[in-house]
Amino acid sequence: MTSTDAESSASSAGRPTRQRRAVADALESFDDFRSAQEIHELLGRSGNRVGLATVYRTLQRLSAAGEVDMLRTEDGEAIYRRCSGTHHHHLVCRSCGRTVEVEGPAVERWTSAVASEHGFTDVAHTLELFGTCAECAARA
Amino acid sequence: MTSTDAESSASSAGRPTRQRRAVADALESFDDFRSAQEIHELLGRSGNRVGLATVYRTLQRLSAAGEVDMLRTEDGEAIYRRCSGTHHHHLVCRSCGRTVEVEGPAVERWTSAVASEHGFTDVAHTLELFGTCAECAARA
DNA sequence: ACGAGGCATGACAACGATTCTCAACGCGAC
DNA sequence: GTCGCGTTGAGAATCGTTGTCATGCCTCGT
Repeated sequence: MTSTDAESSASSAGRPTRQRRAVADALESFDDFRSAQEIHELLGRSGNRVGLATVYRTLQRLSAAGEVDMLRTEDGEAIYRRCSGTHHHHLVCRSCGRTVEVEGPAVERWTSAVASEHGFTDVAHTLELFGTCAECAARA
Repeated sequence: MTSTDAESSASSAGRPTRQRRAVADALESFDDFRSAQEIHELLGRSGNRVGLATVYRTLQRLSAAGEVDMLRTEDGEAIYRRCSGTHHHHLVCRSCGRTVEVEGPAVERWTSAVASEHGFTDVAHTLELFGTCAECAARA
């Protein structure tokens, strides 16, 4: 395949292997969050057999590199999604699961401000919104 | 019964038992977030032997009743803390566990605004900040 | 007070997600 | 080609959490 030079920027991403490419491709094939196990199964079904441990390792690597979003479900399971690049949060309908990406520069600023105000550094934050979307509200 | 009628309000909290009281007391003895296992060990050391499963069950019950805050660490472990009643969020040191309660009226407003903007109603949100407190940063 | 019915408990097994282990493998360099 | 080292994979190990089920303790009716 005629590759772009985008791959040369993978220098910090370690060695480009079939498995890593497969995981990256899989991440392109869906828009919602999936668990490592789901991605592993997805790969298996598409003929790209990749070890589960490798899927975990690759997702961790991508997550650490900021190339994928990783968050946790309410029961603690880690789920992943390709990263749109911009920092955002999610507004999820608790009834139908519909998800809307939202951005809140004000919130980002607030978190940094609050954190430094209390002497905290290296701050990360999780912010998820759960509600009932218009359709579900109308149906109820 | 010669007890106060405060207990009669426990009708929705199930049967008041030694174990549940012990867990509730334990929750009063610290200000930061602790895992179920830590609370279980704490109880054991103080002479109040309570089964681990019971600790989990009791914490779940209290959490569902809104009497304790439950959140998850970055590695997915559930941690608990008695709830102050007012709406607030947490700034947690990922190294020593120190917790600061923070309020963000601006954030609350932002969440409502974003939610209604997308037609969502009955919106709840989770927002937690994880960072390294000044002391831990200095020690590192 | 007494006994019955049922929720609660506890010891331990089971479970599921994630991480570890380590020998085999493959990619790039020389 | 072949050497070296990062990478992989299969399964075991780990760890938090939940399920099982026999026994225990409240609460209520009598």
